[in-house]
Formats: sequence, C-alpha cells, structure tokens
Amino acid sequence: MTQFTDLGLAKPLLKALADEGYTQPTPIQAQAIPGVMSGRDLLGIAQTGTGKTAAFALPILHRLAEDKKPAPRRSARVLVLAPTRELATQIGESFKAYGKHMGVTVAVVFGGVKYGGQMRALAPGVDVLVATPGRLLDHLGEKSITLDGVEILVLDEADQMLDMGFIVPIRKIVKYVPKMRQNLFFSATMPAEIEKLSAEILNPNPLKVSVTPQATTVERINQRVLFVEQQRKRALLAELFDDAGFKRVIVFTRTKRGADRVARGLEQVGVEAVSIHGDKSQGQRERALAAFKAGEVRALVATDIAARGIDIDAVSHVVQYELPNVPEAYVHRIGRTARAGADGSAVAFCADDERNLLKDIEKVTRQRIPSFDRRNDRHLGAATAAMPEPTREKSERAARPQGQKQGQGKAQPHRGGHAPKRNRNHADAKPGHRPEGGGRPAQDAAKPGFKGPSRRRRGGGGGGKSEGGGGSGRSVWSNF
DNA sequence: AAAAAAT
Repeated sequence: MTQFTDLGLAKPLLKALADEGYTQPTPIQAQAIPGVMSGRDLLGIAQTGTGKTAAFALPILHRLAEDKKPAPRRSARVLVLAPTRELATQIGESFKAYGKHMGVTVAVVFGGVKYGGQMRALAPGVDVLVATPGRLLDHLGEKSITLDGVEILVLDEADQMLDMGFIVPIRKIVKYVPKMRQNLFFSATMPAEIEKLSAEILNPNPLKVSVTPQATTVERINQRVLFVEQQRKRALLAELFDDAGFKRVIVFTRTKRGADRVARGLEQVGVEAVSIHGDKSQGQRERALAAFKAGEVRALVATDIAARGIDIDAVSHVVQYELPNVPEAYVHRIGRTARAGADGSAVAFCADDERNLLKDIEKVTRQRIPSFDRRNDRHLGAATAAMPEPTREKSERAARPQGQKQGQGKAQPHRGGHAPKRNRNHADAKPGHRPEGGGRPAQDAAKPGFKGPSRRRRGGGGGGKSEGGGGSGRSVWSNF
C-alpha cells in the first residue's frame, strides 16, 4: 500500500500529516499527488469526501516548499476558486493545517463580510488565496488585488459553479491570471459545458483522475425512503430524534423558510437545532456551523447551501425532509454522512406529491432506494404500519385518495381509510411536552398516527411506544 | 421552482 511517505512530499508536509494521524493517501490522493507535484495539469472527477482537498493542497504546498519565494504584493501564488463561502473557508483551513510547518500564508476572500480585513490580508501578498468568484471579481475591479502572481489555479466543484451561474465570472477571472500556469480542475460530474470549460482552462493533455463514476451513490451509506404524508413529517422527524442514535443530524429542506420552520419545530420538541441558509448573515451561518460541529446542537437544518462540499465529521444521519427538485442534489446531500470511513445513514421523507421526484432520483442514481419497512429492517412493529409502501411503479396512484392502493401484499393496505383531512392530530407539534433537551423524552404518548399499536389505525389517536424503543434510548430507527 | 453568490 502506498503511504504518504512514499510520495516524496516535502518534510514539513509529512510532519503535518503525521500530526493529523494520516498515513495512507486515499485513491484520489495517491493518483493525483505525484502528477501535480511534477507540475502537470489535472482534471479530477471526484466528489467531496474522497479526500479531494488534500489531493490538491498537498502537492501544491510541496511545490511552494520546493520553490520558495516571497509572495507577490497584493497577489497570490496559488488561487483556488470555490462555489460557496463555507467551502472556501474549509479549503483555506486545510491549506493552513497542512502547511503549518512551512509558514505558508493563506487568505480567504468571499462576500458578506467587510472588505477591509480582506484587503489588509492581501496587501503584502499571500501564498494561497481561496475565493468565491463574486467578491474576487469585486476586488479585481477595484484593483485591490491582482492575479499577476498566480502560478497555480484551482477550480473546485466546477459543476456546482455552473449550476450557480458562475461560468461567466470564472471566465472573467481566468483572464486576469497569467497564461503560463498550472491548472487543477475538479468536478463531480462532467456535463458538456463543464467539459468545454475544462478544455479552455487546462493545458493540453492533463492528467485525468476519476474516483467515483458520476452520479453514483456512495455505497457505505445506508439509505432508506420513508413514505409519509406531508403534514406528518414534523411528527415523524421528532420521532426519529427520539432515537439516541440520531446524534449529529443534518436535515435538508427545499426552502430557506422551511429550514427555519423545521428548526423551530425541533426546538419545540426539545431537540437543539440550528438552521443555515442563504438568507442568514455570514455571522449566523458561521455560528450555526460551529455549534453543530462542536456538538452543541444535534440538528443542523439546512437548504442545499450545505448539500455539497462542506465537511463535518461524524454526521450520523442525513434526513431529507423534502426531496430536492434536482435529483443530483440527493446524492450530494447524502454525501454529508459516512465521511472519512465512518458509517452513516440517510433517510428521505417522501410525500405523495414527491413520488415523481423519487422516481427521478432513482433513475439518476440507477438504484432503488429501499423503503423503511419490515422487509428491509428487523424488529419493526407498528411503525411499519404507519408507513405502508405505496405502489411505486405507478405514480398516478399518488393522485388518488389514499387508502386504496394495492401494493402487492407487502404494505399494509390500511383499510378504513384515514381521511387525509382529519389528520390534524399531531399534538406533538405543540410546544412543551418535551421539557428537557437532549435526553430521551419520557414515553410520550403524544405521537399519534405514528405508532398506533397495530396496523389498523394510522391517523388514530395516540398509542404506545413502538417496540424496540424501550429504555435503551434506541428505537426501531437504530437500524439506520 | 429554489438556492447560491457581489451589492
């Protein structure tokens, strides 16, 4: 097996890697590092979680260590472009961590914060500048920064840049960078437009490295879909958090307001939660992320701002409260868990009107996401009855009043039809019935509709705790 | 149709 020590990296880098306890490169690192060290361009097809950041940061730092020279004034030797502020921050931190024994200077530039600090940081010049496109162009327009000194250009998450409309800004920025340079270009997928952009930016015949075939879902993630009526999602989410195994959870919503709403709902049932989305101030975003990383809150409720790139250790579960409109986002969202070799689980809520989204996701990922029911999970009791799997082949069914679908004998055809409108009884949406945070609430019976004692009722009024939940702080959901 | 990012 290749070790970092076999790659010929500069001493201070090996020391930093040893400090962090890293000995073995991931596949993308093993493939990319030697080529990038030798000065070749790189085209990397890789998602986050593959060790991509180190795959470029290490050989870049190596080149800086081998060719020491003062940073160019008001400029940088290395420019890294990233789509989001969070990702830019994270990349900057990686450069600092790996470069800590070689006195590398790093600056991160993005919007939403004052200019002054960024200008001061850049005035003497830095070795590495990490930036989001908008603010960088701003600085370039003001001539507070030049890119004349750039020797290495990195484009990270290029496909997301495309999605976010950054292609034009990227082309503008590239015009500011000297033609003679090394280029590293990373993208999770390679749509035609990205292919074209990569050809414009890269020197001919770049080293190509591909770690995950495009749009394939990470295998180690235990995935389940939960069919649930829209109005019961909130109760179901609270139920998931009853399980002590849900200790560090990212909950994705489709909208910014939805993220706030869900976070409030969790707080109301005693689960500490923070939300993060693009309408929050930069400070709020940073505080939310920090609180979640520090384990001060169990839940981070996020829009797709957090779907890609951001790297948080030990996320136990990803819950998709709403399915994304863009199927690819599903893959990015679940990729927030099972990172760095850890296990992780992903639960997707699917309401009737989301069935077609689920179908699209399954098409894109070329896999069928198992539903959470007795065929897939052991010791499931009433919870299964509460969530019969609908007939998944014919989505038209979804439009029909429920209670009459046939699902080939597997799901319980809950006769007696729960009138959808009557399903108002999720009393647990009320504040106060779960006084203390964090701990497992006492056997709260206020989970109607969720754990009726039998398959007979579904919207019915309350019931006992589902089996498997007793005492241990673990419940049926622990299977995840 | 929503979200992100420059303001």
